[in-house]
Amino acid sequence: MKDVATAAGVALKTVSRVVNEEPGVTPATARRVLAAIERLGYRRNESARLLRRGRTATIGLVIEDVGDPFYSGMGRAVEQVALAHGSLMFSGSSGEDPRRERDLVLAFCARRVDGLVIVPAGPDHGYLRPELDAGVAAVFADRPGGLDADTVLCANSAGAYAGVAHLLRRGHRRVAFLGDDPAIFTAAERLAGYRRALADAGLGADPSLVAMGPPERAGAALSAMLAGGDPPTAVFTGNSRITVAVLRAGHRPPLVAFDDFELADLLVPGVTVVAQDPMGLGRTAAELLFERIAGGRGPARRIELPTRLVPRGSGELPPAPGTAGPGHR
Amino acid sequence: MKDVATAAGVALKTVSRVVNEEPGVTPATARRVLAAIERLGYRRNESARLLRRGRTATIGLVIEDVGDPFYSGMGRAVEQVALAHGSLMFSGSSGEDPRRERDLVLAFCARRVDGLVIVPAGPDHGYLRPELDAGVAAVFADRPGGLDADTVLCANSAGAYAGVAHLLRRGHRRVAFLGDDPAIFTAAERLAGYRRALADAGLGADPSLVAMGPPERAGAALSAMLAGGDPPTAVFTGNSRITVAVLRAGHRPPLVAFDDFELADLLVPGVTVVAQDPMGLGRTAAELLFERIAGGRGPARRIELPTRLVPRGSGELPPAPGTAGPGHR
DNA sequence: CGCCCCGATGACAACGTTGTCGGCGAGGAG
DNA sequence: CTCCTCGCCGACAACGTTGTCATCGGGGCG
Repeated sequence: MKDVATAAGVALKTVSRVVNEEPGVTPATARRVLAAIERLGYRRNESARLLRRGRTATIGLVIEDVGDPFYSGMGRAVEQVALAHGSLMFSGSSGEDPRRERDLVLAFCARRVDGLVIVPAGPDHGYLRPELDAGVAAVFADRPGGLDADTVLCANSAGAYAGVAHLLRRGHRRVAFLGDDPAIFTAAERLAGYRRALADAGLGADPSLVAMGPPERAGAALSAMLAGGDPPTAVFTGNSRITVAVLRAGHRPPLVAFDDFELADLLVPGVTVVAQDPMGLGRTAAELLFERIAGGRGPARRIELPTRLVPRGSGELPPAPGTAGPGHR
Repeated sequence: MKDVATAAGVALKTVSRVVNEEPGVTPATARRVLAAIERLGYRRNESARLLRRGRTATIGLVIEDVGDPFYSGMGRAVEQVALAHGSLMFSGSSGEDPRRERDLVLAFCARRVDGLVIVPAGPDHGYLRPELDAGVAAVFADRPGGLDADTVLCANSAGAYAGVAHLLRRGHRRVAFLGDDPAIFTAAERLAGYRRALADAGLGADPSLVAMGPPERAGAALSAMLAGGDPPTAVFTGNSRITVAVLRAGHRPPLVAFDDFELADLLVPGVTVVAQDPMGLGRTAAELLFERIAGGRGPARRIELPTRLVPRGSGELPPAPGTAGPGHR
């Protein structure tokens, strides 16, 4: 900018005025400055500008895995909203590691991002407190953080309830639940929805029909259940990785899966899913964030986005005749 | 930092020394400073630091769609390499729009990123010239840019050749090619590989077996070919979106698809693919980039990553008896 | 004709760091 | 005892901007 000023024979400040389209510059002067800018290939140093102004027009996104379709869809939505607000987006993956999440968030804060969208990897966000007090905005997405900040969730419990109820309406009385580690918020919520659906249908909860754990064990868990004395007639899977694990293991039971996935419609039978809305999640979280960045006060909000049941065949199968012997109800 | 200095009763510079772990500070002083830092919850302003030092420890990633599994896998690999080099990553989607790509890149450059990994949306990157001259490093990934910079590609032509040859070995003589707009580099390359495979097998190129265009038209295009007088007995699809479009249209021809996709193994029959290596693409591109950022000189390099043929069933089907009447060869 | 006002421009400080250099005090050597 | 050296520390400028205020000149009005 100094060079431009020299080249155009004006003061630094005048160049600044031209670049920022501030009023009070003669068209003739402005033309001279613009010509010099063009000639020198000058581009304003945004970092310096933002250092001076105090706003960085940058947000940070911390998700579990940039490569996971669910989260990357979310990221895309966040990016779109950021774009609309003239902000750029840092992004990083926590890989479910709370320490890595913390490091990323702090690195973003050190860059003085205006705000953060975080998919919490761990339950404890005490490290965020000083940052929030320092004026950084933060929104938790997909799972609640350990802090009283705006939060956007999917209707995990209600969605699982709807999915299980869908199976019950088809006459199933023994529905297995295959979920992830219950330490994960969404897994626990979905399990709760499953239990509520059974209870509301007047069915007792049979612990032998519930298997919680890492997806790679889901296939074997289901095999064991099916080989047992009183097998399930239908299955509800708690997330896509588990769904895929079950399918890869060769099982094609009557099935409703939580979370939609690419090509679910092309399998035979098509997989009935309780679809979440990753783009909606990202969009909503980013919108809340920018409200806060714009100065929005008030108590933390908690928004639950509805899920949508998408029947595709696997969830509409009746109990296989003979699988559930008489005497069950 | 000023506050910390005051609180600890030392000069600004001493705090800076402590924060940067520079030598020449008495342990006692350092302790006092660290205590003050802790008490005030001070965190170094990275932007200001980097403004002074000239390096931002930041790279920019411009891909076609953050939400596309192929590109987001690539992004994850880039992120990992960036992390290993202590850098953060801006990311943005161009959505195949050259103008948006340009805006993103220039926004990143205005933030003075050290380098860029770009999946080119358009053929012209003249706008990058001044930035490169200004010292920004850039690597093109997946497609070449219109500029002499490091480039990492998949073996598009060789991969397509291998996929088509695979079908020819099974006895197919009329293989259709369904590809994307030939203005897209990868589409054109794959078409070339297809043609080369046919030629090397002594088969003439039948234009009626080639359909290039947007994925949403691929299903109809194949339907038309199959309804024609001399239909193909096998199909080669040029990318995953086209593959999925064909499958959604209900076709299950003998098929080899360029680019792997989630659940390809679970369809019936499993889809034989020519798998690319998105993580390898991202990793390699990022590694080249950081070499340049570290000062690596020398001419632009062009690396082609090999593809891998993954047989899953659909590509091993023989010609359906009767589809290719006698008289063809 | 003189004064005042206003529009255009410029000088300077500040944002939060780090690089450079100089001062100051202690300890060792002559 | 004096001088030199060396280790610790601080003052100041600089990075590239923008905000604040001063300056300068011209035109309108009394």
